[in-house]
Amino acid sequence: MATTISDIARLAGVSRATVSRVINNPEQVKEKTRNKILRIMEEQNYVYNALAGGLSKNSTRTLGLIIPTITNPIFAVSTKGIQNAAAARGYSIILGSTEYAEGMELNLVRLYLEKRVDGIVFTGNPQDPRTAEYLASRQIPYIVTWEVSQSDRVPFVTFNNIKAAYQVVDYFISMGHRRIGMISGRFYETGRAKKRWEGYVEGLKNWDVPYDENIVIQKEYSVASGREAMGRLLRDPNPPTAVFCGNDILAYGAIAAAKEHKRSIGTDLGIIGFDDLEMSAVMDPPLTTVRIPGHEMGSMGANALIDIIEGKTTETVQYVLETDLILRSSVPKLK
Amino acid sequence: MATTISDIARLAGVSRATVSRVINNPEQVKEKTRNKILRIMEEQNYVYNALAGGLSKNSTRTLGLIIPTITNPIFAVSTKGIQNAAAARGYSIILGSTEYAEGMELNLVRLYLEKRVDGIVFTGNPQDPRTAEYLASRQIPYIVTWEVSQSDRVPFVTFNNIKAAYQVVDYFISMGHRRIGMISGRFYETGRAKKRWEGYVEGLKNWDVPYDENIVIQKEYSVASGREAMGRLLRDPNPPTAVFCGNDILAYGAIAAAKEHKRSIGTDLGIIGFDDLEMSAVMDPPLTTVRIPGHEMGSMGANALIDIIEGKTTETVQYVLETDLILRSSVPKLK
DNA sequence: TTGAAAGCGGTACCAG
DNA sequence: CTGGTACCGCTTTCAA
Repeated sequence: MATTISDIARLAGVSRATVSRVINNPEQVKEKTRNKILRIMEEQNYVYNALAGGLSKNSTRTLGLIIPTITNPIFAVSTKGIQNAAAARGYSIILGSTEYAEGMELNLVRLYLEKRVDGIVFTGNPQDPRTAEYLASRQIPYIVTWEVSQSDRVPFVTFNNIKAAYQVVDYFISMGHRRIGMISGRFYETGRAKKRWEGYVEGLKNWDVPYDENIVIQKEYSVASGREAMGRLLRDPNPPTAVFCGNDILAYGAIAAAKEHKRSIGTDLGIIGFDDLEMSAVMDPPLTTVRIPGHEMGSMGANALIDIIEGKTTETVQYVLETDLILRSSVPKLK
Repeated sequence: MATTISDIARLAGVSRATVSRVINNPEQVKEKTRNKILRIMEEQNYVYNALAGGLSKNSTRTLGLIIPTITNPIFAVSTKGIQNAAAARGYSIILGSTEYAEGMELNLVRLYLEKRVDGIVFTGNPQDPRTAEYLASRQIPYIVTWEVSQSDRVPFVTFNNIKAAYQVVDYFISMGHRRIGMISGRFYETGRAKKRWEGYVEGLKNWDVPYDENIVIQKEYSVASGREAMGRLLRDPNPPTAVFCGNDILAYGAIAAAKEHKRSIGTDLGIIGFDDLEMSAVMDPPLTTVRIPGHEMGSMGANALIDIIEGKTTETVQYVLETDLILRSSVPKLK
């Protein structure tokens, strides 16, 4: 059986309270006693029981994460941001992925509440209306990343999805493109997919370019989808000269498809992605894409959440971080 | 305050034991009583307290993960495998990354023991000797993935790193290459980096190709490292015609560098990677690489570990999964 | 089928 | 600076 503070106390000839003190407030214990206890803990291979501690302290120093999927590197990056920030403040994280599946979100929230996480970091707004309701009825701090939260009582740290997409269109136009397609994520899967589309639409409108639904395709975020969608666009009677992809993964597939169709990206076809994954710089041609502050969003989100948990702040943070259009070589200048 | 089983019990006019039973063994409770309790739990927004439960049951249904870094997609994939398998059996996971930093591993293990995870999944063997010692003194099941464990008491699920690397060299040779370089991960960071190098050395030896340390470079696993290393190889007075990269990330960098040096991969220079990340198929040229069973390793590892935890087996699993050399277009045939 | 009560391993308040 | 002792919320015999 594992040794407990009672064992240590007995062995040291002190009370459990004293042992507990050397764990939590060592300076409150006389040095001699403390050292003796420390030594015995060492000898006995004592390991603190965080379950018991958490039960009495009513705190677990654990954050629950909800992300779509860990295999998209952009979420890996923001997860890392969260993890780094959390670790620096003595928190650990439980990882949960929805895989864009309905119902998973609520399951994860339930699980986290049972495990008594101190707070939850959402990627995007809760999708399921029952989640919001559930969250509201139980007291548990949470923060939304990647999107503006739906309620102004809910803190968020995001970037401007609409504006970023708008800038993409703007750039295409400045390069002489007028026939601009879009391969988008599914609107019902993430709110931000829709936002990016809105930015795209706004951009077109601003330059009086007619919107054509035939060259806007909604697909799940995957290389295969990007490939398929691009194939379809290229077979259009009036194919686009430029394509905005809702994320870099889609763009990778689009690039592959374009090559299969013997199109020369950066020469007679323009492609822009979103996320700026590490690999995008080594694509051929190097992919022009929107760099988003994935890591910062994660770390700032985690820090803000922990501030709330620890009562270090009462204000509802609303951070909007900057994005950058990283110009590389995947967009040709049309005459 | 959150409602507890005591509240529910009082409201339902039963004892806490009965409430506990409807949670854990519903069939033991008379239907009428059960339904009443269920209804009240619903009304009161009751949420089970897993801390308290875990404390008495001495089980948390949680697995601790130790991976190098979540931003390498191959670890994301195996993490997903672990997560899927774990979730299917009612377990959740705590994620910990070492970022290849010394000391982190032991910290994570300590943390996991405090949190009373039911088991730990290691990526590779524990690097720190103190970790092994620590693990030995406390009772906690764990499993090693990605490598053969060092003790035959420790279960593992892996693939043959040596053989996979050997096959890479074999293929290079079959394509007419005799001057084969390697960009490897650091031996002191992971045991498998060394194993792959061993396979490489064996392969050379088998074909009587002299080993030349000038064209073997150890670097951290990153795109930048791959780029830099390839640059160095290409500047060698007698540069290699083929380069084996310890993983796909390094290969991406190597590809980029080769292009900067105006070399034509797949025509006058061969590159092979390791991992077969999703992006590798859309590289230009599509990257020939070793496909490893990342997802399966994760899921099989998790399942085997849970079997141990639940006492469903007493044997120490030792799985060695298959790898495949995926032939694409990054290796030219030399005359 | 149900209840009483002794844990599980800590924390924290009140005394001294 | 230290001890005594009620909790924290749930599980699990043992009896009834």
